[in-house]
Amino acid sequence: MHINVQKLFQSMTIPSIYDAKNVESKWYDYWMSHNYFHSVPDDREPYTIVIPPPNVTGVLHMGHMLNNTIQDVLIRRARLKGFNACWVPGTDHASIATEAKVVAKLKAQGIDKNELSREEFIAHAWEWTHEYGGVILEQLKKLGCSCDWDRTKFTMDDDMNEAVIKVFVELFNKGLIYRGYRMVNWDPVAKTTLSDEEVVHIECTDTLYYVKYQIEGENGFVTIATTRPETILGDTAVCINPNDERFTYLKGKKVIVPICNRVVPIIEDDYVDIEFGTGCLKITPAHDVNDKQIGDRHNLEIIDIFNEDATLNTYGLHYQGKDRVVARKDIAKELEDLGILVKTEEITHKIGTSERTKAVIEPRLSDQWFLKMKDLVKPAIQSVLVDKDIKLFPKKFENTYRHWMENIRDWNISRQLLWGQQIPAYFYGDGKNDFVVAETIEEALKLAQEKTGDRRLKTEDLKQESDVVDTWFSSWLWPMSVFDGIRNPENEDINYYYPTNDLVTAPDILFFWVARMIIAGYEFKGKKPFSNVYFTGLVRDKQRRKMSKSLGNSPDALKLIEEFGADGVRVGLLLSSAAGNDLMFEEALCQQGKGFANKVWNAFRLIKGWEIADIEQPKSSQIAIEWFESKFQQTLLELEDYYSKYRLSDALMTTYKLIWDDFCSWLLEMVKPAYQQPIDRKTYNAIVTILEDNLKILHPFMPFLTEEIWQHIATRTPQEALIIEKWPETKSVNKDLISEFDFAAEVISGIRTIRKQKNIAFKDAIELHVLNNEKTATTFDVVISKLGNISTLNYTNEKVEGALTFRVKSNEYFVPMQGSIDIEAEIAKLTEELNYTQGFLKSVQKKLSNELFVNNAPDQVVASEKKKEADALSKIETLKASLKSLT
RNA sequence: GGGCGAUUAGCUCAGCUGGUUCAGAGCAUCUCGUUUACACCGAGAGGGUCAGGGGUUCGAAUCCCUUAUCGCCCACCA
Repeated sequence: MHINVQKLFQSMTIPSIYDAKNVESKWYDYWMSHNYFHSVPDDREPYTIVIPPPNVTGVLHMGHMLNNTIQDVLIRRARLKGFNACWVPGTDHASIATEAKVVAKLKAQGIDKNELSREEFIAHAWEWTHEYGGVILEQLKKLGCSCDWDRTKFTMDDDMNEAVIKVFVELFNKGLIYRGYRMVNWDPVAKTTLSDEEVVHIECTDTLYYVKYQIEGENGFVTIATTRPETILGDTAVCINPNDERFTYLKGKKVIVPICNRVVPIIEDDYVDIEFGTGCLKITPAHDVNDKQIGDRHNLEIIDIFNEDATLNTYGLHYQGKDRVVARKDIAKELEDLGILVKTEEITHKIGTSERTKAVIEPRLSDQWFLKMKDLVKPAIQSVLVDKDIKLFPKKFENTYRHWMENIRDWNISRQLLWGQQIPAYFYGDGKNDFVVAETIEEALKLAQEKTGDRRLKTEDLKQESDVVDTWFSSWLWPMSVFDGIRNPENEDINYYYPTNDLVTAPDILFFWVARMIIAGYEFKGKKPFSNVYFTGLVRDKQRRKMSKSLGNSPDALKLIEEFGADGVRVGLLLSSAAGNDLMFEEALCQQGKGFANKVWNAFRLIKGWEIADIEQPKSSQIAIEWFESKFQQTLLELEDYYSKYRLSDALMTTYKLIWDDFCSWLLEMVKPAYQQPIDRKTYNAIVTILEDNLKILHPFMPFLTEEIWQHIATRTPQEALIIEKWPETKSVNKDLISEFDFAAEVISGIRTIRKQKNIAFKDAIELHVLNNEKTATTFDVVISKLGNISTLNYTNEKVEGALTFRVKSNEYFVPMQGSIDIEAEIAKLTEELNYTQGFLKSVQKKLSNELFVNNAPDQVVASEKKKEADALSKIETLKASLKSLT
């Protein structure tokens, strides 16, 4: 009675349903208040991760959840393994994205960006950043991320800006940054240039217009094909292939460009594809990269017909002010009216669009700042592809990396935006080269005075370049700049934490970010920025669609945490993500994670509910614990292997099975005392230790649940919190014990099957007789007796009549039954097994009688085949004998 | 147009340099179960010519060729 009251009491205080919600905020606060996430250099070996900084304007989506769960798993495990773990969080100013949002917000307030001064706009942008900037980081806390929040950085912090400027000046002085008039990618929506990487080519169908151009001084025409009739107004030549015999007669002639009636030459260039279109190409050097190249070769005039928002300028004549797309249709109409539109065709081709604004990119000539990449790239190629100093996971990305690196072009780093680091170039005159580059305006003045020899120049005479640098020109310094390693190259932090260990990111920013960080690391620090890069997959929905805001198929991250607990969501995400593969996200997996949390919780409740007594330890408990300890050690080795390959999904599944199957289903059942009986102290202590070890290896995946149970097990001081515990020690594995257990488990399973078939309740004990052909170890007999509820376990030399039988390997087991044994069924069962074994034997013997096999196969393989043969032979004998006894 | 990768149970995926991990795991399905932690549970079961075809080999999910389908990356063909 006393025990019952106690149990009732306990079941009231420790509910059978694990309550994630209250537990999670409690422990996060606890961890924060005890500064466990904070790292300072010390004697330990560091383990460092820098977060891929999410956009300040962003909110947590499934990609972030996956990414940051993985980082947290790695960092928590490193912490348990005794490393000085440091995970640096932060956000990216994301110039285009943020500027677009600020512009939109201002517009909604009736404010036009162009009416604002630079300073005013930037003040608005900061206001925005402060209002929304912290959101995503707060969300990461809900996920359980153990970032060193004291180190939180933003790519536009003062020190980060200074690093960017310093690096810019340095590269300029080395001659690696230059200003050039080039054909660049123009985003007419964001009204800025973009790097080649920011242009996404998408396939679309367009109309190909065939247009006749009159030959000057003749009645004849040449027909060209174009998808962009509006650019006719910028045509400065028509081009043919010199080897195209159809057009020999055109050589040296001129044509009249329709609508604007400009007379332009017919030129010859090998570039023209004789097969495509009409074989005649109109040349618009201002609006096409190829045309520009051809134009350069032939000294053609360049006529830019667009304004910066891709509406037509004065060259557009009566189309001036119209958008290029509108003008295209209108011009096509005019050409048709003029009777010179021969025909139109549908074609599918790829067009460049802006990664951010989705606008169709306009090739445009302008003065921009470029970074020479050819030489910078060399150490980055060597390191990843030759020395393997940095490893990419999965390895297949090495190919992609190689291709990009080897075909690298100069990086357009200037953006016509306000939100970002303003380029430190100062113009003192109107000439193209009338500028100097310096970290401060004072230095710039000095340089300008030296350059011009004009001592009267004042700072007011200097005008700073209005462009800012590409966002990625700040993030490529991230692993260094977060430790102030650019401004103070020898400070304690950078020397201790750099190079960082692992980088976890998505493959779509391999070029934008990862490759460039590697380049920067070698250029500015002479060292790699990290040792391993783990590329996660994309999070997709069940229909394999990429999860995105626009599709509305991305679940609300915080709602998921609310519903399944952060631990549940973490498990759900990791269960579905094999390293590097895309993952199909399903809520059901979070449910599985939540269920697992509850399972572990209840295992803890069971143990906590036991009454301890100073009684003798049962043999079965002793052996069960020995077995589990070996099993645990084996698992520890597997985990080590999986972690080293970033196979976190496998690491989690291995842990999951160890805890659910081996710990809960087997070990706890094996040591569980009889109803209302106490447990012996020795077993209890061992089980608690085992539970603690399980919590340690589970902690990286489910930090909240494990800390909660850990703190329930005993009263712990802050120095004893699970988060900073020691990873279990590695000891030797007793493989024999594990295989003996596996055998015993099969026996138990056989007993359960018979019980089930014959409807024998577990509480009714049965006898088990063993015909021990296998000469198996009897270590686990006590366990078999307990889990099978066996009254007598008896070894025998002969078959037992009137019993149900089963076999494990060549051992025969008999469960005597009063009452009817279905002889027919037994015979059928035995016959089937006999047939199968005979067939198996035949195939083995066939192999062994093949001389080529015996001669060529390794001895080990032949020996194993012979063993199979012997086993099969003996099994057939026992089966035959059994059959005989029945008939 | 170039390159890379994939195709294994209903679903998501493991399966290293060919043979004792060789056809596996989790989920889902089905059957049975009110045993004193947990029904967010337990015990069991079914389910695959390893995409198709060819080759190498004593032996192929694994290596080679080929076809098909699907992804991804890169590229200036109007």
